[in-house]
Amino acid sequence: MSIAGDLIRGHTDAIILARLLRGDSYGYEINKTISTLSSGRFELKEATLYTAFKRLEDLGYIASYWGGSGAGARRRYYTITASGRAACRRLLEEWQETKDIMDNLLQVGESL
Amino acid sequence: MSIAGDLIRGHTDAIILARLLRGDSYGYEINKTISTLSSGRFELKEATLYTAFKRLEDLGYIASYWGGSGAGARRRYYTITASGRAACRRLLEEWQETKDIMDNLLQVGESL
DNA sequence: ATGAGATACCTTGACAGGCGAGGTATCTCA
DNA sequence: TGAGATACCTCGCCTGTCAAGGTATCTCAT
Repeated sequence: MSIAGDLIRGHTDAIILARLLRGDSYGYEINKTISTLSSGRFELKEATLYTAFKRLEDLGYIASYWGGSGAGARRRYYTITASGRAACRRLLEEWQETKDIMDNLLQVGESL
Repeated sequence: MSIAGDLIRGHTDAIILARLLRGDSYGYEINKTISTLSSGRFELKEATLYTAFKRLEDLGYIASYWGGSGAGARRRYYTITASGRAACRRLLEEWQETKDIMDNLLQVGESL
């Protein structure tokens, strides 16, 4: 069973920013990386991905430039900006917090 | 800063079911419990909560009955059903998986 | 050279869940 | 008698996901 949709919602920005923190990249590659790192269990749909890029660029968290194509069509590369780094930091903290809280809320004791 | 919106999305059902697994309860109380267990950092809005009850009841995961009011207006109590338990089990497993995957995807190494 | 398949990007419109805002009713206690 | 807690519910907006569809480039086998 693959994880999708609403479970990924609210995390896409964090995932993309965290990926870009390791170096510039482009849509197709980021998608592949996410798929690989999650053993195919997480998958960002293309429409979702490009919507997210647009949103993050509008927010000033990332910037883009056309880069050389390797094997295939031309690529639009994305870089994380200073405020993007700050946002990423916040989102990572938020994720840690969310994990803690969720683990608390999902305690079911002996009842399962 | 409180956690909200899209971060909670996709988790509301799991939270509610996990709560009901510990015993029948009603909207107002569940909301208070969530608030308490999360030290006020998670908050399900009433509209969200009642929408979720409706959805879960339509799915057959919970059932409801009117119960005696303690101090205040009458209460609608909810019980988790057998298929609700099964669903809850799935959602809990999914949450464990999501945590693992997210921790992988959010690795940023030395770059932060 | 031609067509399949991978690489690569983008947009539109439908859909679903969260939630602001607003409404109703009961009970307690000053 | 009225404020505040308890308790439930609905309508309509907003936002993010995604199915579907489109375009273009490059490689490699036939």
